[in-house]
Amino acid sequence: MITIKDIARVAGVSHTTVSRALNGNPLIKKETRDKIEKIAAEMNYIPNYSAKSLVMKKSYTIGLFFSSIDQGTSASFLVDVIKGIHLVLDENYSLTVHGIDGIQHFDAILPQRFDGILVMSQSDADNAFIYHVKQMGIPLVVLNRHLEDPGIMNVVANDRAGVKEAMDYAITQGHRRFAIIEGKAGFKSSTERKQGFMDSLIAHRLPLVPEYFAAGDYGVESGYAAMCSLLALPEPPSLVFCANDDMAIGAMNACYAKGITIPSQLSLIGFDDILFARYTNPALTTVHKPVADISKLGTTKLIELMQEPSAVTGQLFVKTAFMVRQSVASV
Amino acid sequence: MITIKDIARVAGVSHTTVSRALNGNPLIKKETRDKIEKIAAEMNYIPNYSAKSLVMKKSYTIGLFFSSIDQGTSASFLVDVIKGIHLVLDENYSLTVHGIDGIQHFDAILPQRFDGILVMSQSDADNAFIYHVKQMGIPLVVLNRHLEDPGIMNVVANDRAGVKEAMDYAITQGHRRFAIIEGKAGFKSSTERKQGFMDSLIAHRLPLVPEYFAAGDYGVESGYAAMCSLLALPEPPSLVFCANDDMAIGAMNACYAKGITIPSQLSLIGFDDILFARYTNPALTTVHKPVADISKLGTTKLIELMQEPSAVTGQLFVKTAFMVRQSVASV
DNA sequence: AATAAAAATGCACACGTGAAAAATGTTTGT
DNA sequence: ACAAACATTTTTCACGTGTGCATTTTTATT
Repeated sequence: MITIKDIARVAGVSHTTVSRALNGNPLIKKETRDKIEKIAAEMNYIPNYSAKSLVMKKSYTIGLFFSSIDQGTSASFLVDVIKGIHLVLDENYSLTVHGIDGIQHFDAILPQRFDGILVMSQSDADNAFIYHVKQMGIPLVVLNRHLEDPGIMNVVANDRAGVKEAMDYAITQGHRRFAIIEGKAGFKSSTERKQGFMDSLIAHRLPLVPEYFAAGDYGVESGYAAMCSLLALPEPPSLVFCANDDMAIGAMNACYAKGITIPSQLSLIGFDDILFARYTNPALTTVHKPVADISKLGTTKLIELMQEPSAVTGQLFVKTAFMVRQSVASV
Repeated sequence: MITIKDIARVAGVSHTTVSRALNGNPLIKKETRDKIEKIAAEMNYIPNYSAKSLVMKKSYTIGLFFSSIDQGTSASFLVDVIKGIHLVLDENYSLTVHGIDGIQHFDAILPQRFDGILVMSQSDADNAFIYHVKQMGIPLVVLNRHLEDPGIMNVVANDRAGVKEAMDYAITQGHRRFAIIEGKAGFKSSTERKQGFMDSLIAHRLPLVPEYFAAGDYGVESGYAAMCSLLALPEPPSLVFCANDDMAIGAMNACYAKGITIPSQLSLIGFDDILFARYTNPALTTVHKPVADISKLGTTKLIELMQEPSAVTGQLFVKTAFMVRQSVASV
């Protein structure tokens, strides 16, 4: 492996000069710099990041930590997240990936090890981890899950506006009786999506019918159960908004079991736009959660925080996209 | 941050002794070692891996590279892969994750940067990368895709046996007219799965009907198209094996469109057991690809290769699991 | 008790890099 | 012509760790 000292010998200068030339230090004369850069390229020089890390007290590593409650939604998004990050991340940083639940002791989460940390969070069980990171003073961005703390940089989708957009569309399609299968109680995202649902109804002066609010927990089974109870009502809704696609799939199965045809007898809207939303029968109309955008913006912000630790933090919202497919009929 | 020199000062020994004690060097007297270990624990010492890397010429990093043709299957498996790896991987190694297609130039793929590399391969387009890694002399294990080269450690599922098991089951359920929708031409996995299909038919002395071999390319659309052509036959099959779940989903949609009910009018078997196989309508009977097991075994082998670069390489097969759900009827 | 052998520890250096301080060369001002 | 200011480069050291070899301490043998 060749080092700056090797280059120095060939160029007839000291290794310090080489170091400066290669790092864009203005102290070096232009022609010297050019000569050194040429030699470095010819000799195929690649810096030793261990040595760099040691002296610069930087790790050139950023960590991505994801929570995976069960095999839940975050799983299928992970590839998009990683791709999004790599699009933005400087070439000479490397990205290490960990499951939060796989961490034995937080002791190894040190500023020395990570120049920055991204948390792709699903659950408030991640808070212990998040506050450990914050307390260690490691630049931190939390993705995907809405946090209350204004001291932590937080990038999330604008769920509320996204749901409202979808509902507004449903109303233009002639629907009037709307039900919702809600997300897990206590999750910020559940509240936000429910709010978007209500925003639209209220804006259109439609009634909020208590029987049309069904509980769910983001699991497929809960969508199935909730749909069964909705269908058992004397006057069932004409459209059901499910707070995520998993529950929408459960709800679809319930309809299938009861002999209800979608969308002719009942319309359905989901949230997330998971990979298989387009392959359900019929294809699911849903609100796309912009995972790649969230990751890119989050990474950008993380880089800012790394350069300027006192940069302002707070919530940042990314727009959702409404995906019209086949599960909503016009009536 | 505290260093071995700090510990040395407190313990009243040289930093050399501390280094040896903490690394299990037998030159150190037991009581000295105990004392040093105690002090190190009390002072909350954590080794500086940059310095370690520099002097040991190791990176303490292993790289996971995955190919993602489109948003394909590998995507949803990634979490399982990462978890599988972490189960086996030593705590003081970190795992960096990259998309192969995101690599600009192979120059940065150096022994200096990676102590070992795992490739989660989907396509033979990865070969250029794989051979670069091999040529650099970096310990390497290729997962998921069957390679011919005996010089490369390769861990894959035993697709052929897995498909045969599924087909044997279908035969016990009374089926006699079997069709297959094949995988992408030229892929080793396509051939293997087709072989398993034929193995079973031949073992049971059932005829191989040329019209029942339909071409596919692992994409959802190709499953749809293939199923349409099968349904158009004068005597359609009673069961269709799809070389992966994506195509099975496409095939299901085709049946739905033609008014064919699964499984009463036609049975279906898939391969992979993707996350949503259990949420199709009806739930898809399929062959589970043991991604976590492949990852664990692959990582174990990689560690062996890292310790003993001359260790024997070759193919290693992991057993699949047959998942009986609702898409196969007994006739 | 003397001496050899063995066990335990310390010294000095190396790894590749970057930075402060020092040295050298170059230009400008009077 | 000489000093002062400036531009460029080199010298020296530091970062935290591991290792060959020298040195000291302990143990065993006579």
